[in-house]
Amino acid sequence: MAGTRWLDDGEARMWRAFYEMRRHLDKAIERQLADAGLSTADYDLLVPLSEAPGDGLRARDLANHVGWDRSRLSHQLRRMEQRGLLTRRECPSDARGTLITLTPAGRRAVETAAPGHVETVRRHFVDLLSPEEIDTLTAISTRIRDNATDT
Amino acid sequence: MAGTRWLDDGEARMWRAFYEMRRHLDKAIERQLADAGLSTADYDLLVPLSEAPGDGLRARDLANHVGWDRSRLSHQLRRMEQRGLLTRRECPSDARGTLITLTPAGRRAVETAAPGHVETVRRHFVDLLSPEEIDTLTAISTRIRDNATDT
DNA sequence: GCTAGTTTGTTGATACGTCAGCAACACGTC
DNA sequence: GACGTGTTGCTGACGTATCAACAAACTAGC
Repeated sequence: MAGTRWLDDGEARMWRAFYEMRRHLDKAIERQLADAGLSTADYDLLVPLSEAPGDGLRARDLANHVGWDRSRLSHQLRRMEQRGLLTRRECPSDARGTLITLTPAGRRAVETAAPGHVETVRRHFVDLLSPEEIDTLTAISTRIRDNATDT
Repeated sequence: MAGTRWLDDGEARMWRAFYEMRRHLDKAIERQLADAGLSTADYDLLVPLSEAPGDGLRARDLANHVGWDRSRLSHQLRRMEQRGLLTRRECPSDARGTLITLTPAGRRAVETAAPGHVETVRRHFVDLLSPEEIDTLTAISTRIRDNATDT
């Protein structure tokens, strides 16, 4: 406890800017998706479902894909099912499983929201970066993400 | 709508890695603070309050500092007051205002949590970056954050 | 085929964030 | 000093996230 290595000025400035940047970016994306009648949680689920082949995805696989726990996913799926965006039915190969499939309305919702979403990501993020910065940020992000396996 | 500029492979890889990185980083920080009995929302408020001189801060200034709206702040303050981390009293200079002050327990809570928090930020983020990367990330973050003034 | 342990998905309780609306106050103008 | 306008903070309602507990179905080992 005695020897805490506090952040120096440059590190602290970076951490603070990074923290605030995330907040602004989230806000911008949430606002845009809200205009399309979706939350980020909705969109996070709709995208992998829209890209899945044929029968949709098992809840388990969807959970792994977006990194949620089963409980959160279950609640969110129930609400989205009630809104008519997707359907749940029994999984034929494993009776414990649930197969999630987009309804036509669900597919329409993603496809309607997607262009505006990409545009927002561009205007508030990607288009503000040089090619070198994109490379650096890819390297940084994957390194930090993959580091989380320990502790 | 017809001419949506979708993300190319490199951009998409970066955006996805960045998105996932944030989730992992948040988890790590939340877990550590939870061990100290605090949420990130608690900590976000406790830090500026602990650095404020004398009488504490007005709710308005605290809201500006962390970038929250008044409602969220009010709810959070009520909960933290009930837990004995801070007190609210009338602002002498402006009868509309509320003055927020840390209790000794509140101050103890930050000071206990801070070393572990910094250590977590280091292990999962700062210490994984080279000096050049820190500079790049500072530049990127401030640029993106300040861009949010429009739209 | 039986048992023990694991995986999968659901539920209810609780805490949190957001929104719309409200009441009290400040401050300028007339 | 009354009026209009903007500010400040609080509240109730609603949607969402997290946690613990549960039931059903699978799997491995015997």
